[in-house]
Amino acid sequence: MIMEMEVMHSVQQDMELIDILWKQDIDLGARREVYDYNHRQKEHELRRQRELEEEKRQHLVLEQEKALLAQLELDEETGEYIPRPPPSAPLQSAVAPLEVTQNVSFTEENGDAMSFDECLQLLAETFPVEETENTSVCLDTTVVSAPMMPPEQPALPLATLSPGPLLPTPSPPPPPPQRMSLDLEQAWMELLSLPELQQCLSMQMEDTLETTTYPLPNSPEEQNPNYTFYPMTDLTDSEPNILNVCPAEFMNTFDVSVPSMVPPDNLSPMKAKAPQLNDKFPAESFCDIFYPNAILEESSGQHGLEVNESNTMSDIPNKPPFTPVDIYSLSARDAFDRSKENLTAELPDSDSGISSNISPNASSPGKSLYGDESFGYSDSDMEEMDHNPGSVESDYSEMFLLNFQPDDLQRAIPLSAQMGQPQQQQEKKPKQHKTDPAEENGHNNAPFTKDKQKKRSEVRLSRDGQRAKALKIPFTVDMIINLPVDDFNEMMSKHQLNEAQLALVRDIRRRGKNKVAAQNCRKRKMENIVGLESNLDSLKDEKARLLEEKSQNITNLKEMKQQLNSLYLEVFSMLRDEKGNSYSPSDYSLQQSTDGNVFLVPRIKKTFIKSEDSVLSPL
DNA sequence: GCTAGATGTCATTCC
DNA sequence: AAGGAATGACATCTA
Repeated sequence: MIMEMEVMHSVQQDMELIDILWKQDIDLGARREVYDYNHRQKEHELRRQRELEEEKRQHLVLEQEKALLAQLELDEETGEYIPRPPPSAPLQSAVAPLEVTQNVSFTEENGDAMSFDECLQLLAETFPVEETENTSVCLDTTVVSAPMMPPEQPALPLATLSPGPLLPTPSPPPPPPQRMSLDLEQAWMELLSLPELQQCLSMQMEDTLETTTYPLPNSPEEQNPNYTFYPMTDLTDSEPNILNVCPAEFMNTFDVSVPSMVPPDNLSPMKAKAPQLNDKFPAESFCDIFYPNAILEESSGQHGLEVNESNTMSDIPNKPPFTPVDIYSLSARDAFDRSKENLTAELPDSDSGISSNISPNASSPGKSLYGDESFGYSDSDMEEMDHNPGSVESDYSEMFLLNFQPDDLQRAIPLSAQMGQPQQQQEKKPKQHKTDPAEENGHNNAPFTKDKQKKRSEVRLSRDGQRAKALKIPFTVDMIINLPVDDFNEMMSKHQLNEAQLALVRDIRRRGKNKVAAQNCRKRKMENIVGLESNLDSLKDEKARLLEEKSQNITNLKEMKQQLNSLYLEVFSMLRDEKGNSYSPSDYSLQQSTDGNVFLVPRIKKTFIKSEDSVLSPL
């Protein structure tokens, strides 16, 4: 009993820690310090501390575990090798033998995966039990399967977040992910698609979100048109949501149930997932949220310590590599938008640059200045706001504002439609695939376009989006910039915009166009430079070739001159006058006329040659 | 703190 | 004439 008391005490501490970290992770999903290396290191240290605590507890319960393990007959029958004797929980005594054996076989490292029929049978047997029995059984299934975990701990989030009767949801023993077959995935999906499960998961998600103090935009009064850029659809009503939610919960359950695949320092389900996921969201790339595949690849390459875990997760059916964080981050973002003024009060735990960025100076003054005084707008005034480029609001709001979709052209019309519900639909798409406008225009091929620079560009693009938001302009920046003139004018004519708004819209369009033009110009300039360099290289080559040719020609010319000279001397030496005497080369020379005749010309009488043709005699 | 490179913006010209 | 492209010049940011 004392031992149990100690365990319970430590578990209580763990509960608090988990709760804190849970909230922290949820918060982190929406904020930049998630990506802070120091922050992650803090989390890592915390996890190590918890790991040490775990080991202590494991020593305490070791003997009891041995006794319980001796009862695992099926385990012995199968003869499957268990690398780490799973420390089981005191609560394990309440577990049905069947469940114990199930989990043992599921947690075996080297054992063969259960067959599909076997799994289905086990699941079929498990579910009636769960429907009829109390919560402890469900928890035990996870507990037994978590040899490296403190028995109660994995169940804590579930127990605290889920109502008792609906708790069966996460309890089915998840098979080891590395060996999970497609059949098992299908079976899981079938199970997860059961109405009871969906209801349970939805409630669980709602509870989870409530614990984060981030309000969901489900209630109509919360759907402020100004902040509908980050749609948070109802978690309980639609199939996609279920798909989003169920895997997340499954991941939680999975983490709890298969600790052999997970480093022991991953305690809380969210704790186990969030750091890894957060690592996949580099601070400069919030848009990467929308590229889960890329994120997965990146993570597998970058986080060596988590490779095993990543691999494990890669086999999870319907893997939602970031679903929990995604949801939380969006909800947090939503709340963030709705509560700029008291944001620091609501998010007091921010421990990195974000806290400075979200200072009242960064958001409130701009908001009050430009949001309430639309007619006081001027571009120079807006510069005040521009000098807060690190503003989180600026960053994120623009990222959603700047997602220009072709559909926007059709939907770009009514103010109410822009400001109200439809914008949720409109802003949904960016989450699925976000494309930089510059990329759409084909500027991603610029030699100087790099990833981080693109993200930096996104940050800067937020200025106009922030301005537009401040002036309550009912168009997205992309629409303002990219719409053809006719459509743009039509769009403008359908809204009664005041002078400041019109000026801002024109400015945004001009700047946007000019920005693209500048990018094109620079790209062209770079291409010109490259082309000129190429030309220069080729010209240098040609010059060298010509010089070589010239030298060759000079050599040939010299050779020919020598030949000609020797020939000349030879011919000259053969000439004789009337007396048979040879001509002196100093007195005569041989010259060739234009008609090809060769004449012997006296050198001193050269001036008379033309006048005294008689002197000349053709050879 | 300085610097180079990237990028945004403005003014101007050209088409 | 208006709109947009092109571009030089300058400002700003970041590594």
